[in-house]
Amino acid sequence: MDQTTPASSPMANAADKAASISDAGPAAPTTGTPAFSPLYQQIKGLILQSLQAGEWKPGDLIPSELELAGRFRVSQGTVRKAIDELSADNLLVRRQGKGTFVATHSEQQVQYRFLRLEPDSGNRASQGPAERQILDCRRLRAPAEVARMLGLRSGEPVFEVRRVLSFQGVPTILEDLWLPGDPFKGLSSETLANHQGAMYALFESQFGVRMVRANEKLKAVAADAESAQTLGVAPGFPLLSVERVAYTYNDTPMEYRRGLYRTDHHHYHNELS
Amino acid sequence: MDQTTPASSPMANAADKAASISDAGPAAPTTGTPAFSPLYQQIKGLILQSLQAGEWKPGDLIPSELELAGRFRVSQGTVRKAIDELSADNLLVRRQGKGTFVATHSEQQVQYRFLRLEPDSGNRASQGPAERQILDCRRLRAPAEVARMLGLRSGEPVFEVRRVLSFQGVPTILEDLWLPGDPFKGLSSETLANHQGAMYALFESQFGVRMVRANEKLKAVAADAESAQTLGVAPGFPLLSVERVAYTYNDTPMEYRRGLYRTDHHHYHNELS
DNA sequence: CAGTGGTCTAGACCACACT
DNA sequence: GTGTGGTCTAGACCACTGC
Repeated sequence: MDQTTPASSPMANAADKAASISDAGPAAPTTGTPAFSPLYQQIKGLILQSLQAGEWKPGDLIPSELELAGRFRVSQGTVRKAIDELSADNLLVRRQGKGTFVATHSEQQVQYRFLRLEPDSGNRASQGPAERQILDCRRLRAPAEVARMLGLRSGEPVFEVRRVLSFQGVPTILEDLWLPGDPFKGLSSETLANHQGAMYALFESQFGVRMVRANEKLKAVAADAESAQTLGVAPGFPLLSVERVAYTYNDTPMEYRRGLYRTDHHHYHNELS
Repeated sequence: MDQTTPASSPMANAADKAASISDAGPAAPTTGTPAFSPLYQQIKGLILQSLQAGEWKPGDLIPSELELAGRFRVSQGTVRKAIDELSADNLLVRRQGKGTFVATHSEQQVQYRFLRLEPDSGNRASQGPAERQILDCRRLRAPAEVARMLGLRSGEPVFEVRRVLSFQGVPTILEDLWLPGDPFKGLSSETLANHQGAMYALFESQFGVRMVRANEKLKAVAADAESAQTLGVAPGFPLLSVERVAYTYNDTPMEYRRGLYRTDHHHYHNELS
């Protein structure tokens, strides 16, 4: 970043840098919308790139604000604002006195960040940990709908996993999920079965895939014969259907999931604001 | 706020003010946890008080940051951080060049902020506006569960409303809702029926009650005979049960609502992060 | 043009964690 | 004590809105 004159005022300096990142020409914005982007947004983008590139892995301590400020040639306040937003997006976690860390699904604290099913009485702690059972895991060519949801071409290899989650011995969730074959090369029933804790923690540690956000579509459906048997309910029993697409950095879809939840002793919790 | 010496350094000054707001005594914190609260949090609290007191009503322009900074004797940056958080909580809306406004449910933009049901194909705009039908509105003594949810004593007066929402002529949502009698004095079927737009907009304009956040519990249930007839489905048809408690400023519960959603052509949308 | 929110900087001090 | 993030201030300039 060329700095000709050390700048008379702070902002003139900052404007130079912003221009040097977004624009190429010396001046004269020809576009109707000059696409002005604040410096801190550009810094945010640079940090995001490092996260995507795996320069800092989940759980890692990233450089201090002052160090990043030096690296990017901006003030600490600007780095702070960038980290503020990344922290609000759950990509980074700040800990006063210690530093800023890359968020991870492995912390006990956020083990079930994406599982919104809760017992009607008591809390998650009181019902004990979920019991996981892998029913199936196979590699196959993506059916049309799965391919569409994962942004793949029909027929590209994917992994298909079927599993059951039970609480206090009661089978409660039956899920099918599909993962793109390339990033998850080597996935097997054994890998899944041998792992304790949330599945997304395994994806992080074994495949370097961090799920960042997800969209869900919920419907009420009647249990078919097979699902009913697996979940221990009568056919036709009302089940909560949860269809999820989960994304990693960059809004790349990395998982398509279809779940059937028993809601006779649990409910799906949601907070609106 | 007493300021003896104009302060040698900025922060010493700020610390004085913080102490003058939270503490009463001159010094010597006796409690084990001094309950340190940042200045901007205190400012946030003061702004919140003005909102609760109705000093600024939904849609109103509030004083500029500079003016508030002067009023509270803090810097603009501190007011800014307070407003940042209130804005993130959807209590205020900033508009560059114009000012900061009290958020409202009346804007077309956020008409359906709390309604998460979406058509399976197309979007909300394509299906046209919801058709609202009030089936019943009566004043009665709160049943035990309703009282519990609203933080009232059993038997205190509440309003009970039953309504149906239809999309493109298809009855899709059947809802019962309960409102505390005192704040909603004068509510009637006519009031509700004559109003166009979201119900929460009516609550704002007619009763000065602004809903700020809500918790929902979702379950899949089978339609009983009455619900089935109203919604035009067969008894036993799977419906999405949505139980909601909505809160105004101050986390005071102001509405308890139970809805049954048809999800054969719609789904409940949720974003996880 | 003035007024508003939005961005950026520089520097000070506080609260917290480790050593 | 040192280093980290957290808070606060003061001042400058940018981008947008409306007179």
